[in-house]
Amino acid sequence: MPEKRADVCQEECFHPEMLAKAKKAMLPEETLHDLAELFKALGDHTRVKILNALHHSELCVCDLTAVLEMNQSAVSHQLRVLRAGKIVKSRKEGKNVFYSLDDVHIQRLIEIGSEHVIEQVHGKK
Amino acid sequence: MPEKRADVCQEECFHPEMLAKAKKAMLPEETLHDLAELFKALGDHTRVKILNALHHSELCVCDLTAVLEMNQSAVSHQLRVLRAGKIVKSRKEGKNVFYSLDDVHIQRLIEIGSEHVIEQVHGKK
DNA sequence: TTAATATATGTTCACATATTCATGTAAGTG
DNA sequence: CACTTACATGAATATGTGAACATATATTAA
Repeated sequence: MPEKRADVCQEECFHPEMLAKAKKAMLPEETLHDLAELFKALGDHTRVKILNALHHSELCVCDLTAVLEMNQSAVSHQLRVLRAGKIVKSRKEGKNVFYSLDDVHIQRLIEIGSEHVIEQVHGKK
Repeated sequence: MPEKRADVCQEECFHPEMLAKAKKAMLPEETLHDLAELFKALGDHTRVKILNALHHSELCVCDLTAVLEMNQSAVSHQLRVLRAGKIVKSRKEGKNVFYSLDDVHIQRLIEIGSEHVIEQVHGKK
């Protein structure tokens, strides 16, 4: 009885040409890693809400706790993640720290992502 | 001795106007939730790699295991997450299942995300 | 039917991570 | 100076999650 329970199909699959092309077009490992980290940092309810709040203007931590209705500690922790991921930038003014979106890419990501989920919900076939 | 260790600043913060504006412009809870789920589904090294591989053409599971150099089980599990998140779609043909990106939004998200991390790495000030 | 191939799924485990509570720090005020 | 305010951070805990392994399903072939 044969036990060739292979994880990967053994012949060269069905599209060796497309496979080779896909392999060639892959972004470098480092870029893919950073990209995954970026999306991971965006992939949290609290952080998405923060970014949505910052969409139109900068806000201080205090403002954000009010918008999110969460305690200041939780907000600060998530802001740290966003800062580390270069997704928001901060500006100190007196006792306050103002946060804003890092650049236009982040804005676009939020916008396109929203479009996508809204279309999904509307049952676009 | 006073113990008013408040989590949230008690006065109406410093930007009641901007705060009100930000609150008003917030996307609905459900959209934010879905958006976080979307980014969470994108926020994994293996899944980003899958999406990158699918960027130019559809591929079957077998092809993907070859590109990713991972076992079939791991790939299938991640494909399930992507399917559930409406990020990829599948098409069955005989014994094979071909996967492709769900729509142009996903393509754009990958592209813009890549631009962002590549700019970061190049030390753009 | 039996066997083989391509893919999906259930389970377990090690590890990551979000929240809460407590405390630390820095800047302003009296 | 002491005190308050705004924010950051460390620790503990509970929950989520990716990978590996085993197994199930579906399609085709013999």
